[in-house]
Amino acid sequence: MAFSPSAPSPSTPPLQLPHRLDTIRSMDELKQIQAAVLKTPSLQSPPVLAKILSFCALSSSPHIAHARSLLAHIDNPSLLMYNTVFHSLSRSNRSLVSISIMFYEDMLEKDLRPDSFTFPYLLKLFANSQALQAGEALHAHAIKMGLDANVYVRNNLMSLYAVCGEVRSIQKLFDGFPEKDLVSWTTLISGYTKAGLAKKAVKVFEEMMSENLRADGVTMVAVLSACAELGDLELGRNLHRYIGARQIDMDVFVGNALVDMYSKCGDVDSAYQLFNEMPVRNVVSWNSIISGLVNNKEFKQALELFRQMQRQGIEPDPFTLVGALNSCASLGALELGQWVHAYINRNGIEADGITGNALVDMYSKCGRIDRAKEVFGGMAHKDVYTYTSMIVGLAMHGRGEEALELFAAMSSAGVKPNEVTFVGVLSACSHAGLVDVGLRHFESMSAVYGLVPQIEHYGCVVDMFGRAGRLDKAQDLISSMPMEPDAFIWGSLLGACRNHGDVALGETVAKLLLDVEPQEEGAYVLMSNLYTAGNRRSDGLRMRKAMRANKVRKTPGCSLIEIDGVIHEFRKGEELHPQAKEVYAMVDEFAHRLNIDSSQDEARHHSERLAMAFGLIGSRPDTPLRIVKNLRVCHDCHSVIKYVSRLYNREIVLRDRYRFHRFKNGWCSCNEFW
DNA sequence: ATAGGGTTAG
Repeated sequence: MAFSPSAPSPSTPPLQLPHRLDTIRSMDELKQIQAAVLKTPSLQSPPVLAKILSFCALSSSPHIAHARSLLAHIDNPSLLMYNTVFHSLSRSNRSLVSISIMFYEDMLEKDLRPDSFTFPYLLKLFANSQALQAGEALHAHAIKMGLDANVYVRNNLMSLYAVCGEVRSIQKLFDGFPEKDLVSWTTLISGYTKAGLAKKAVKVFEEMMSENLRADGVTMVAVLSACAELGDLELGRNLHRYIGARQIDMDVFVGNALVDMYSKCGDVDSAYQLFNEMPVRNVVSWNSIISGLVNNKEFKQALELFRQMQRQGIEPDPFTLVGALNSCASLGALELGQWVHAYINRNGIEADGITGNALVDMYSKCGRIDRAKEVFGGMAHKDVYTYTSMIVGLAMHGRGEEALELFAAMSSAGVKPNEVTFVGVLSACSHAGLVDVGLRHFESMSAVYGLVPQIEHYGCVVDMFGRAGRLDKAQDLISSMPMEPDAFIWGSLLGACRNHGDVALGETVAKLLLDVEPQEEGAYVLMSNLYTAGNRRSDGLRMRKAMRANKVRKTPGCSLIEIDGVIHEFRKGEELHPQAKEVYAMVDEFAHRLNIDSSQDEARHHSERLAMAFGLIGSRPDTPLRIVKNLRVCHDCHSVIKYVSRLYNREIVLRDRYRFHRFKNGWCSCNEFW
């Protein structure tokens, strides 16, 4: 739209200038207009001047000196002119703090006193940039002018302090004056939520109720957001009922807040129902339900909604893309993930920031660590999330050395690691068998970075010792931990006992594990395997029996495989898939070719074998099979997959709960180290 | 001419 047919020609009479103002494109053009304005006092109206001044201030290289000289040339600029300029600037998202301070000072020099409009505009402007210091200075001015009691000024001050996380200042302003309106209450509530004090936010709401004030939709959004943070479904339902009872207008904000509340409280069905019943939806509504489904592990449904949204012609924004990419990452849906990436490129969306981070994560979780590295390399702004995703990704792919190199690069780049980064670093060391290096990093966590090791970090180190066969060291570490060992710790040690055939220690640890989680199968299965491997079959069978007798909960094994963009799901022993017959025939063929006695092979219908069989039947022979499993792959299946990779000359990439296995030619990238 | 609201990762 460089040329518009209705654009005025240079001969346009000066009186039509105000209309030209909206189409100013260059400084030259502006100077022309300005010359005309200065000659004609009748054109010097607040909106005209505000447009000219805002153009100067908002242009990519601000012409502040120019703007100020223009103001100097006008006889007696009015307060309204300045206010109009501040109003206009306050609508911009750019940081205009110093520019507006200059205008403000010019204004004071002309002996104009700010009024109850000046302060709100300026405070909003400062809030946009979280300019706390400037805001405090203005607060002092407002007090001096006796305007701090004005409810608009005060609410804007509260809002600025809310954005800056200064909860105490908000409360002080709130308490300091008798005149409070609904906006004051709402600002206080959302201030507490923003500061992470959701409980307090709800308390304020209750206090407001007890003063018999009626909330409106905005207040409800604020308190719903606090409720979502708390995950308090009971409270959320009450708030929902309150909205109905008080006939508060269910606009799209309230609807979105309810959808978000229900999904964050774990009631994704209600969230979905509400979403469907919303009369008006916008992109945030879609984002809320998609991210809600993702957080409730309904990834397929999340992707279905993403597709539905496309069909309805709603344009996704970065929030949407992150939600879709997260689903792809969890499901291992590489093809769809690539489609999202192509969409990002096609639409000129930057693969940076949170979108870039989500892409890195998607590619590495879908087994394409090479692509993850490409995206990572192309990112201009790498933050702690970016590095952490990449480090965790490399660790999952067994590329421990590379993960550690990247960790060093991260330090050189001046990006500070956090607790999650160290989970990545330590698991990299663990998977790569780098015990000493891992221990050094573990110690540096607190000594160098001032981070307190959490139980996950101890878990990584226990795992590290366990894999290396240093069961004594693992035990020492557990007894030195400042917290109670949890199921992960004992499970990890028991797994190590199993791998190293330490029956005696295993028995002790299994008891401890059962103390922590009596209803889970982990301890029974590991002990049964340990007994069986140690030629104590009868003890092994005893464990199996005990497991049945105690009604132990089993997490059903589930594997996913994507073929031509469709995710197929297989559960252990299940025959629901339309091609189940062929799949089971294929699985039996593996066993037959491997000379395994099917009746002895407990793992023969494990989900990863079903998914692999289906992949062999249904995909092109030159493509790798990519399987995602929800549990750790068992030893038997690991051997079978190695064998199949050679027999069928197929690359098979399996992501299990803990890491990637890349099978090729009868070998696995994990080198039996998992 | 003025204030308060919903969605984002490892």
